[in-house]
Amino acid sequence: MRHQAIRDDGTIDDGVSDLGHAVKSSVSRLYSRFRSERPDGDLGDGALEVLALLDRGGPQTLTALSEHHRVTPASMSQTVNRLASVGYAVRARDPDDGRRVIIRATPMGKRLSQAARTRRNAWIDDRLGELSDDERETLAAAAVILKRIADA
Amino acid sequence: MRHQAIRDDGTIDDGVSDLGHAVKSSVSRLYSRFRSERPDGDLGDGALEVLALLDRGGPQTLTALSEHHRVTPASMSQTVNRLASVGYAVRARDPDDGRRVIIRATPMGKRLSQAARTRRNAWIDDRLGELSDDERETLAAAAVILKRIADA
DNA sequence: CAGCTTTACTTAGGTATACGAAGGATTCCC
DNA sequence: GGGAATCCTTCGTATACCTAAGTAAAGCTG
Repeated sequence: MRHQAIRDDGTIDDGVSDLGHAVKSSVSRLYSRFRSERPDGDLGDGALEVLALLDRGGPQTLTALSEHHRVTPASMSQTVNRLASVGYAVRARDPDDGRRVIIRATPMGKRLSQAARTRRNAWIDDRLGELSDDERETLAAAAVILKRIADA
Repeated sequence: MRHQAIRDDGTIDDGVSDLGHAVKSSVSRLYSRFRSERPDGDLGDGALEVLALLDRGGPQTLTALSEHHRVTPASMSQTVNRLASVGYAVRARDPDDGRRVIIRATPMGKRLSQAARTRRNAWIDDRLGELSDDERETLAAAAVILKRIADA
């Protein structure tokens, strides 16, 4: 007879394909927590991430942004619309290729992005501060692996 | 002079608050990857998770589902509407307490949930299969910690 | 260089989640 | 019996994604 147990989330742990579920479920859960712990502001998480990328990675085309963010160009166009409508980003046609649009963060957008970063990481920083050194090391190592998987 | 380096994502690694950023960024990134690798179907990830919970955890009240899933009852009601509208779940009043509604997966809903599980985890399972045993152990340990943080 | 194809982006419309506010129904508790 | 609390639903709104269809610029081909 096989060992079985009911997990917290009600699923059956039968020892098979368990790590995949554990990783996916903890990542999804933590992500939704990030969203709900977001300090308020007029921009959502997605828009802020794009703004941060524009601030730190420099002006970029819409396609570059959409690929980095793994969404369709149509979706990114909407996100840029939101940023542009409140003056945090501006569009400009690429002089070398008239089909392209270069998106750039405005000074105001950059200020917001930088101010938001600390606030945005405050929640997770607090949680990490409560862990042991060993646990933090585990997470540091895991973050590297997860990132590699995500970017593969 | 302080050591500085430009990270992959264009941010500056100044050695301060770095783990928070690393964790947040890898989790967000992986989550967006989950989204983009999602096998298509008529139900979203959230609805499928609820269905899985109903299948494996048995019939439950709306409030129980919403708490488990950490959303408001209003949101969960909508998700249940979706499941019910395509015949994967049914509502029934609790005979012991007329305010309560018991939600139950239909046989069709159970079949779908079971069939969907393998597909839903296929992508991450494949990625995990490419790792070393050590790396998998690190992720297993990290998943526990991340889950604890998420549920705190 | 005219015309077709490809690339880059936008717009329109729709889906999937989320939330808060407001309200109906039911039960609980004096 | 009646007010308060609980459970759920609906409504309006917002974010964030999608597909399909369109415009405009650039590249290729004969």
